[in-house]
Amino acid sequence: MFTLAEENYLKAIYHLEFKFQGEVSTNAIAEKLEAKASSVTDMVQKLAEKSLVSYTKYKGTHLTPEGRKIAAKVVRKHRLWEVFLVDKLDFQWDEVHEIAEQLEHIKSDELIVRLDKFLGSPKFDPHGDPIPDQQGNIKNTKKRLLAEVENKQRGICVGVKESSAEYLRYLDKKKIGIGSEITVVSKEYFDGSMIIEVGPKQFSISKKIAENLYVQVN
Amino acid sequence: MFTLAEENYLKAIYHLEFKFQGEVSTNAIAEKLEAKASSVTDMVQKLAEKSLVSYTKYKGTHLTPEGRKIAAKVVRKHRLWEVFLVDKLDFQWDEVHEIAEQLEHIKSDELIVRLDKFLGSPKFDPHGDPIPDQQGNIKNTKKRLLAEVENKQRGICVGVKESSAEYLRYLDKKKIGIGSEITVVSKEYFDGSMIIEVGPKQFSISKKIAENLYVQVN
DNA sequence: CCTAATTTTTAGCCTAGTCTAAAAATAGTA
DNA sequence: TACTATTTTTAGACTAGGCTAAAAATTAGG
Repeated sequence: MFTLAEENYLKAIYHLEFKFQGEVSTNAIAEKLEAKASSVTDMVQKLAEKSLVSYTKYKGTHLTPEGRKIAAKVVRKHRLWEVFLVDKLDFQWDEVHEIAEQLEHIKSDELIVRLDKFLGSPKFDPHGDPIPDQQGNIKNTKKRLLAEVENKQRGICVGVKESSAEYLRYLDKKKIGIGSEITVVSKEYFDGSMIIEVGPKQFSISKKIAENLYVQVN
Repeated sequence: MFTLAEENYLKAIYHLEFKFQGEVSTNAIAEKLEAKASSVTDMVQKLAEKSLVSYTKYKGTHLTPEGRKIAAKVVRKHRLWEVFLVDKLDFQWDEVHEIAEQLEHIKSDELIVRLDKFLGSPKFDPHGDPIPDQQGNIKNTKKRLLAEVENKQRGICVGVKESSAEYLRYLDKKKIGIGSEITVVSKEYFDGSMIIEVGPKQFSISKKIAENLYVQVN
């Protein structure tokens, strides 16, 4: 098993590798974890000892397959718990991160399996980020703003950009939530508004609404 | 906020005070936590510094009101999570302790409030132990074995003693679960069996069944 | 291509929490 | 009561994980 600190380092490196598509610098990790560079050097050397990262002095760090597997599992847990907090406990989309940061470290494989099932095996968290599967694989089709979706295309709602109470209430009223299928019926280029179809209904939404909703298009 | 170790010490002392009704010895704490007595001395001295316990050398330790409040909160969280694991994730009653040991340390007051509500504000955990309320108060009517309940008395099922899969399946078939109202209709002193009423039905149960079911009688 | 700025590493120190071994206090018993 | 056994505490050491300050390597600019 791994310590809390180890898991947090692996997760940070995982996110940074994804962001920069390559080696991760000591300073980048330090900034992400709000720690000093010297502490990071220390820890990545320990992780390298354990073959969880590969590390060359002054050159940077990246995850080994083993390290990546562990990191992906932590991310999977984080995102599943976020779904739980929002779907089951009615937290709002922007209130759950801190709690999920704690829950992601709970150790029990059986728990993850059952939680996943209980939540209906969601594929995206409330922020629209994809949930890695048991093997750590992640859907790499990217989420995009509804405003960027072309005419006649269909997407699945995977999250919001802004998450004010008013905005969430609006979505609620329109029966738009995580997993909703949204089809763009027509776009008005004059003001950026669009007519969309959600379930059996069609209605118009403003540019502002469309620019704050993330969807997944295949 | 308190560290994991601090919370575990407070919880251990809480349980031991309850068990022995008074001062708690260093060795008792050490045994409970599977630690060495010297480590315990160290920690209770630190807790005493923080006014969470009162401690006199060689005389033992007990919780201050402040320490008791924290301990009760940890116990509340532990037991609420156990209910979650059993009721929502379909774990069995004897599989949940280890996971709840981890979940009890998640820090978020809002989370406890919402979890409690989500679970329907249960008063007992799956082992039949009472769940302290927000103030840390605990129902102090004790659970007892169904076998010990007198004739014509009514109790609420609060847990099991043994929890083999077969036993739990039996209870399930008879529609006996946490919260079920059970009335003792008559007792057969010859073999210890009894006729009980659960919901609309009356039926006979053996001594063995009655000796493995905990109920709460007011 | 050489110096200055930046990044990274090393060295040494600190705290929390644990341990072992030995000393001190308490309890039990002849 | 006095001696022994047990319990508890102290002293000193260790590990994980962090920090500061200084040294070393790398990168950037003239």
